[in-house]
Amino acid sequence: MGSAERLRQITDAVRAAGSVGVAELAALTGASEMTVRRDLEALAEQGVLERYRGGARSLLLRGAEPPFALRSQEGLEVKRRIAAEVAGLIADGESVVLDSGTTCLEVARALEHRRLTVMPLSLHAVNALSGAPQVTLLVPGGRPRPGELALTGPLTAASLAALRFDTAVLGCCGVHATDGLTAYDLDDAAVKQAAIASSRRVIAVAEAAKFGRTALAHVAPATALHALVTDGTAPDEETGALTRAGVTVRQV
Amino acid sequence: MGSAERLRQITDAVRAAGSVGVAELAALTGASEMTVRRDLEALAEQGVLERYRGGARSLLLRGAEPPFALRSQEGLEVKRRIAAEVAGLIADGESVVLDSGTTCLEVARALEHRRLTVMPLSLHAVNALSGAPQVTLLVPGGRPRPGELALTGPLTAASLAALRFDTAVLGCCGVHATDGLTAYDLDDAAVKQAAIASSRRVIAVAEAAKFGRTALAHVAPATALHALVTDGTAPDEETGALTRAGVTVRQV
DNA sequence: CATAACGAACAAGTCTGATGTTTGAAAGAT
DNA sequence: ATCTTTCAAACATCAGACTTGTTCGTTATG
Repeated sequence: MGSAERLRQITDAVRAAGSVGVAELAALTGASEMTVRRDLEALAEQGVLERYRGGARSLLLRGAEPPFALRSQEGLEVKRRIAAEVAGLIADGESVVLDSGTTCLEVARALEHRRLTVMPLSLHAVNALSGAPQVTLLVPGGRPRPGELALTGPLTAASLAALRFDTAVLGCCGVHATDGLTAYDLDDAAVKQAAIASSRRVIAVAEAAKFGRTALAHVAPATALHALVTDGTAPDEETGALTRAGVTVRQV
Repeated sequence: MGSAERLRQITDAVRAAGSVGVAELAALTGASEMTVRRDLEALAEQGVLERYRGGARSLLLRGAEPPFALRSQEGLEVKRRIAAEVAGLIADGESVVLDSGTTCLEVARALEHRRLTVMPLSLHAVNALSGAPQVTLLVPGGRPRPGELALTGPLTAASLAALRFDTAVLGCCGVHATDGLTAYDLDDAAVKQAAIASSRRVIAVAEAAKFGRTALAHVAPATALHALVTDGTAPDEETGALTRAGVTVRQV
């Protein structure tokens, strides 16, 4: 679809300038004003921006993460490579708790034809696996956050506390040698902690951009990780520090 | 899609005869053999039948219910009317636990734009409501049954036990004045019981065909129901008996 | 009141998914 | 072993859905 590229252009332009007029966006994208209006309406529903008469202004705070629908398309190739590597680290028959986030969604897709027990922490991954006959799927309780569909809250905590897993696959918003794993959302962080507490082995996934970044909510120190899978462009000093902390770092 | 009708024809023919050849089915439906093969493949994946070279044999035991994908298309209009009536019985702001099944899925769709707290017991309904900004969605834990995607098991029981609802909307496989509400699946029945136990008010939905029928698993006596919504073709002696048992019966 | 922006409705173009046909391979029968 | 039937992949075709652009009446704003 050619519309994805246009949506990205509009999102970027609005985020960069704060607010942009419809005519301007039409000129930028080469599409008609009507199409731009429809796009703006769609983005407004996703919570990316706010319409006003004549244009739109960004709702994304600096540092806040863009909505799921956008992130899930970005760097798909890298995420797939990481996901394939993670799938290789998991043995048939294992029980796995799978974190929310776009990278973990790709991991779910990579596990679709494997004989495993999987509890995903996001409804996106649940849906990706609900048609897989080989996978024993467990759904945690909880309240799905809009868009993200990540499950959080006391029901999620209770579901995790009731079970023990061989492996936890965690996504994150930031990885740092001294600050460890961090997340944007406090509730999310609590769920990740519960997942770690219920698992014998912890594998983290993180594209290179996450390295050295620190988000609001602390999840766990780097030493809590057993392995971390990232792409080849991750900075050497960060991966080195993690290796020295006892984490098996895999770059694909 | 016009394929639904053909799938139904094939399912019926195979179920009636036990096993049917591909050529026969092609003649029956008027479609090419290739199309029949593709349909058989799809139905085999749904667990309706089993392929063998030259044809297919039924896997549906007499009395067992057909797969979700088929049931969800049958009698849609009736289900929608029943669902609209149920939606009318629920007040804004209520907390509702919503059973699995195709009729309850229509209820979920009818509640999409209402301001409510809803915990659906099937992933189909969860997905129907996950984009609804007005609805506070709660997901119960559990193991989704393939196809049906109804959540069952200890995690589901625990999720229900932890909460109290204003209203439970229950589907069923059979309603009978003396046998009460019954279900095909034992685990399902246990979940329905837990839903009843956690709710102040119980509304049952049942198309006319469910009346007087009794399935394997007992859920609750008719006296446990506060209201029952059905369509106009339900037999008078059954609805009368329920009314005498203290159930408010609504026919739409 | 005038102007610009909006959105509903329609038309044209595009894309996707379903269906049928062909054909080479595989399974089963003779 | 050979022949026949069935299968499934590949390609062609078609219909319907979706996207986009245009027009035009309506609405908001100065």
